[in-house]
Amino acid sequence: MNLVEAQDRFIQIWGTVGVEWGINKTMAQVHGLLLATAHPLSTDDIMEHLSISRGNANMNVRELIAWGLVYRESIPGDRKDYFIAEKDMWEVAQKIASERRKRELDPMMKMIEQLLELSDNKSDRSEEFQSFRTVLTDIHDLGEKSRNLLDFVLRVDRSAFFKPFKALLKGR
Amino acid sequence: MNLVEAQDRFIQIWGTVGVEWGINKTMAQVHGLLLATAHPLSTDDIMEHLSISRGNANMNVRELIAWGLVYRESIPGDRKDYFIAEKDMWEVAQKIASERRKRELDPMMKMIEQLLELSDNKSDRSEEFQSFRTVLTDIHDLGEKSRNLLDFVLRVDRSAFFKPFKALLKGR
DNA sequence: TTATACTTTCAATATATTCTGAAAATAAGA
DNA sequence: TCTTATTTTCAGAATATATTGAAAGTATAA
Repeated sequence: MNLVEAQDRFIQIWGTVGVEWGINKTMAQVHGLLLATAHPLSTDDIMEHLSISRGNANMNVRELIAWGLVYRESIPGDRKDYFIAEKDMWEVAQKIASERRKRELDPMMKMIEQLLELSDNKSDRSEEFQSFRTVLTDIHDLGEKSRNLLDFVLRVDRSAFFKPFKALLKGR
Repeated sequence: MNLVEAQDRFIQIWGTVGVEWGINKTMAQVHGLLLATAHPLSTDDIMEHLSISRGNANMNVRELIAWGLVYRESIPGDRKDYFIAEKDMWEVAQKIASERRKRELDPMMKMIEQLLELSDNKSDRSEEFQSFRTVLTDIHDLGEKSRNLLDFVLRVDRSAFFKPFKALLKGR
């Protein structure tokens, strides 16, 4: 299997993985293409390789930049913008994890906290009410634990993360 | 805020969270309704509460059962099936995590492994090729590390998980 | 400042996903 | 067995999401 075949296959895999993770397929494919390519690519390169329109390419590249997964580069003497992916996969994982935390976990925690306050109805002692409150507090506790775990993992540096697992746990 | 208001609000929150996690909104809302309700509910109860059709209710309840998040219950002398959610949130988190691992992470790892074998082209020493291989192996290593971490967390029992975080790490 | 190269936006369109509801299948009692 | 209650399926309809492409916007250099 030559380079181009392998790259194309990787782009397909990355697109599928992205969809499973709730990410737009084209955005994941653009990311895959840039990950698989060592040198910077222009919007036209992306359009051509993935057979997508200019608007689509532009939108997804900018979204990837917003996630911190892709950088804009300019080549002297060339008006075009070029794009290159962050290749350090530990950096990539950190960025995805902290972005999702910020966009998904944190707002959920805030809403659950708000709901816990608003539903703090001292006069309702029914089992139904108690059961519901327990679910809410358990979700909240679990969310808190997940955030702690995430913080811990994100604070570990790359080299420690790629050491054997036991060392990772001890090396806090 | 009374029980019903708080429950409805929770159902909305859970639906939104679900969508962010790549889960169908209605499925998440059905899950939210069952989590918020202490007693078993019938398909008709779900249809009425969420204003959805029978087919939709049936489909999503069965999907939740497939995930192990909801159980089917029968009430003696009643032909209808009733449904009740797993309320132990630690159990819920474990089930979601291992199901997603099985459906998303494991197949991705398999595909990357396959691609690493197929693209093991000894004669291509280009930088382009080396860079691509490095990305592939880094993704693979990171996936392996994530699986190890997940295994570790899933092996910890509920009581240990809800202890302070340092104890969680030591208490393996 | 003007022409040109390139980027961004967004209304219209295409595609994908979800939902409905009635028919078919299944299960339970008479 | 037959009748009736309930669950399941699935084609068509509705909704939501993604994509196109051309026009508007922006930046560069002559």
